[in-house]
Amino acid sequence: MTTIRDVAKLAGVGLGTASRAISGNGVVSTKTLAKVEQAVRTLNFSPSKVARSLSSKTQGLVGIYFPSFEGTYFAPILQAIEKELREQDLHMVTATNFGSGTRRERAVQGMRFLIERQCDGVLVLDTYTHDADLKAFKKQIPHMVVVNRLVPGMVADSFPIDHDLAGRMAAQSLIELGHRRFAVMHSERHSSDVDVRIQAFKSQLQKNKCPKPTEFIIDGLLTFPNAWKTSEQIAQSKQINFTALFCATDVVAMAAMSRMQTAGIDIPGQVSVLGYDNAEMAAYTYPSLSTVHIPSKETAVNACRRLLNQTFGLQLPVIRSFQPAMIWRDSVRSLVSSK
Amino acid sequence: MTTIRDVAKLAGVGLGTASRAISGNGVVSTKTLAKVEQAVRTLNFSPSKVARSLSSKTQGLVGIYFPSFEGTYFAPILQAIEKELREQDLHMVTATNFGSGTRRERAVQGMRFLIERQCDGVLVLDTYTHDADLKAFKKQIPHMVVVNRLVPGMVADSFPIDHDLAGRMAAQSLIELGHRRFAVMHSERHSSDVDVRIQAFKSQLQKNKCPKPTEFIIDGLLTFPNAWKTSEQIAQSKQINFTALFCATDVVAMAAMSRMQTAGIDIPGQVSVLGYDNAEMAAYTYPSLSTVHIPSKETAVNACRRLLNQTFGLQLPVIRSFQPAMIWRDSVRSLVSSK
DNA sequence: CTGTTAGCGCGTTCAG
DNA sequence: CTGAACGCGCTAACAG
Repeated sequence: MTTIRDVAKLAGVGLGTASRAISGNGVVSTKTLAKVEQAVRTLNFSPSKVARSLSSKTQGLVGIYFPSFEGTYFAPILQAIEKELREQDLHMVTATNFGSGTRRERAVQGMRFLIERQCDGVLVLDTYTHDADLKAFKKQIPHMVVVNRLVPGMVADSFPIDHDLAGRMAAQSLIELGHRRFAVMHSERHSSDVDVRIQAFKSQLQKNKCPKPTEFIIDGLLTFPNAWKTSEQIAQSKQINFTALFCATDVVAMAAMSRMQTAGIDIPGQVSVLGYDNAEMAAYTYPSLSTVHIPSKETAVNACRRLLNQTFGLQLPVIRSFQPAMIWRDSVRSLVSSK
Repeated sequence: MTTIRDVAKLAGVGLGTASRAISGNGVVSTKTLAKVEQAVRTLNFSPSKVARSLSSKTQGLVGIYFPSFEGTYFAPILQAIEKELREQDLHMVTATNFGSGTRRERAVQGMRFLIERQCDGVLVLDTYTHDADLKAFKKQIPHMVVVNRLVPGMVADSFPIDHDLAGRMAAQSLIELGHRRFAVMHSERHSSDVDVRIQAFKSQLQKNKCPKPTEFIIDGLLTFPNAWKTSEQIAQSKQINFTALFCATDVVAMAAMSRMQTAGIDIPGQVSVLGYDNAEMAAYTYPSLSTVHIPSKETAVNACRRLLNQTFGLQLPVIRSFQPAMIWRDSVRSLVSSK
């Protein structure tokens, strides 16, 4: 191992000078700077991040908690965050939701793992932990921001997503296309943001005096297999008394489409299907999936920027408000004659 | 910040004793151990990972290089690795392929990022870097293993996947179902493992005296949009002179199916489609996608175990050989009457 | 502008 | 079995 001491010796300067020259903190004359740089190059010196961390009390490390790498939801977000961090020469440590106990307990374990790693800041993408958990963590971590929820007492560090608006938009748009009889597929055991969008959807229906939607409730998480299984109910039903099915996520929508089509149900001929999230893949199903675009990536990236600003004193611009948007593709048909 | 010094003081023991009690290295009498533990608890003490790293020369950090979080390929692998590491109380730092320059250059940048972080070990999932690059890195990193390629001079640390076998299996299986006229869709600019499977597929065709397959070549990476675009060639062709299309990945297969179906082509009635990888989603397209299962996750996990054994002196079992397997679903039809 | 000194918090010698 | 001293590699504060 070659240390900064070696560099100083070779360059014929003091240790402090070498340190200043290399770290860039403090002033050094152009001449000595050149000497040090020369020595660094010949020794192929690279300063120890660990020693630097110990002394400077900062690791350049941000922790990210999220449920899972799998599925279509978190990957794009992680990719964007990774890029954001690399640009600042920072890195991240991840923790996902596994282990033993309830989902909340596992989330808490994940957070603890991050805390033990002594991250400079933590970004939380989670709906399982309770507000109280988060507030408790807040005390143990220098900085923390939360995506996709609004934590009381942490509003400046919260980056919620407006699922209420998105859910209402979904219903309203479908109604404007002439649909009146609906079904929804979701889970009451996935997460609260799912409940919000579904409630919003239903209340918008009610506001328009539509009959109550048929509900297909998935028992557990919104995974492909679970959604597939629940879709059997549609596939096997004698007759379908709705023209549009609103699914809590694109994953659910894809599984439902696949299952219904396997049973010979025509989409969108017999049933229009609307997804939610706008996963990349949704454009490449057959028929291509109409969906509600949720600005998850933008929200997460800006939360990340806020975190970096707080934690490392940066001045990155942060935007807090993004709108959902309807994405029309082929899985939804219009029941009104085009004008 | 509460240090081990505080613990020692509170417990009324020497600093060294406290250290031994807490780290578990060295012997301490049961009595003093209890005293120290008590102090740790009341102070809610947690030793500084950084200081520990500086002194012990090990961070408990493994670096993972892979092209991207996105797509269907790496997420399950990462999830499995994350689990593996958490079980050993280790964590990971990731680097993906972005930045400027060629893909190889960006990969090198990613690897450098990992090296600068002074990981104890690095796991490489990459086909862009050259063997020489990897060998150069090897000298700068304590330990390194490579997945999905066989690097000369690093065979013990290489965990290749047998794409040749998988490609031949794919062809042979399709032939046994009565197919004789084929098409393949792939890219010559994606990565070498893609070339291998396609070559193997074609050579197996030749071995069976099948006519040369029609080739649809994607210009660039094997992404949904690129595959979709290339599939236009099939969608717009007057007549289709093949009964089965072999796609280099499931992503390609999904996009191709979607595009062809949009053009009114019946799958598998007119064209059978075979994917490659066995992504989770492949079971939830319509029709569900037949594919070649590639044991990527198992291979990566075992490479990871090898790395942990080497780096941290563990004794995890590591298996080196996994077989690909055909997964039959609904996108391929048999042309032979069932016996 | 530069060199020297003193920590950062922990592990690991050594005597005792 | 225990306690005091030293060192990991670097940054920061202080004189010069």
